[in-house]
Amino acid sequence: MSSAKPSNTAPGPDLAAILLGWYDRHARSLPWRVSPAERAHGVVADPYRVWLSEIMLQQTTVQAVKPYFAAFAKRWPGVTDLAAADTEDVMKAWAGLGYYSRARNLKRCADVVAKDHGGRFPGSEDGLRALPGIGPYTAAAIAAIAFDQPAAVVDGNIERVFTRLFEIETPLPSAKTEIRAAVARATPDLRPGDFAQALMDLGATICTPKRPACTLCPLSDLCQARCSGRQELFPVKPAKKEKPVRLGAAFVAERGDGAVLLVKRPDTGLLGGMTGVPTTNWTVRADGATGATSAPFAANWHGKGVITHVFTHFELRLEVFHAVVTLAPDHQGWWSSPDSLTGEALPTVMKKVLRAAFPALFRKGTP
DNA sequence: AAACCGTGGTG
DNA sequence: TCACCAAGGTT
Repeated sequence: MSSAKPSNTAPGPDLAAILLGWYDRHARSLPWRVSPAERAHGVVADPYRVWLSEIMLQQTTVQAVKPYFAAFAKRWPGVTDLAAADTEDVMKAWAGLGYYSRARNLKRCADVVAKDHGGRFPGSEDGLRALPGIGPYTAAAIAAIAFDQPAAVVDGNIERVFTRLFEIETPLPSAKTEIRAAVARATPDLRPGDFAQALMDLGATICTPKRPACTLCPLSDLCQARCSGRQELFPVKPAKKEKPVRLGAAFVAERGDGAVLLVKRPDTGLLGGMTGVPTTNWTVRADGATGATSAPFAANWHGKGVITHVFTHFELRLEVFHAVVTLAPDHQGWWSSPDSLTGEALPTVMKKVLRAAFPALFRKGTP
């Protein structure tokens, strides 16, 4: 154990050297990743796969991304394939992964790269940053991982690691500038992509939010918070706001042949561009606007219970109604057969609604 | 610049 | 159970 306190202004080459050594021994194998061993045999990163994975990984766990990445990479192997795809098919393939504006921006980005960049991603951080859906983190990550640029990559993991290393007391998000400067100083010119991925692996597996495994950490001797036993106090974050509850009703209309009436939601806003059943507005108070009387058309509606779904900034309680409709109502939307239902662009909350109406539907395991 | 935007895993 | 939170971006 070193007794000398590491300097805040000079992380030095030590940090990168130690971390890269650890990465060479402990790097996780991931479908979009080129391991140090593979690169030694001449394998290079595919910017398209790096980009696709980074968009999917925004605020999303590796485990959740894996099956979606496999499906996208198989169906659309290159950026020009994705540019040639229909947006509707992309939304259907993205259904269930969340943050659906990512899927629209993914498609828009592929279009721009195909049309304006000859099908090749820009190799600079600034060039990447100008593309739809690519912000500061993703631009730096792609530049470092796919183009070997010494960009300062800062995600939630790296914020946690660095606020602990240097006991940065400034609360997030104000601390971001300070963190970025420290990361820029620590980033090596050699293997910047591995350095970034090593930090993220470290944050995901060892320097975890709760109960970090400091005894296994290759940086423990350099870590100021570890030295003072205060590792779990970083990063400092503001208290979260309480989530309001919104109420509404959803209407599952079933035709005689079992088909279900679906509608497309507006392209912007919550679940933008995704598919669902007709619903009331989702309001904070029950003003009597909910219940079968608020149905989009008259039918023999039967209550099927209430489903709850928690979004990022509110909790939703939807009263589910079901009716068998004999005469096709004059209503926008389309009828989806039971077989085609699983292929629709249905977000999880809508699958919950349909499961409440048809208990056999969307059991665990169905995509 | 603060609010908005999904979902599933975890302790 | 439920509060927290994950490889953030857009407006």
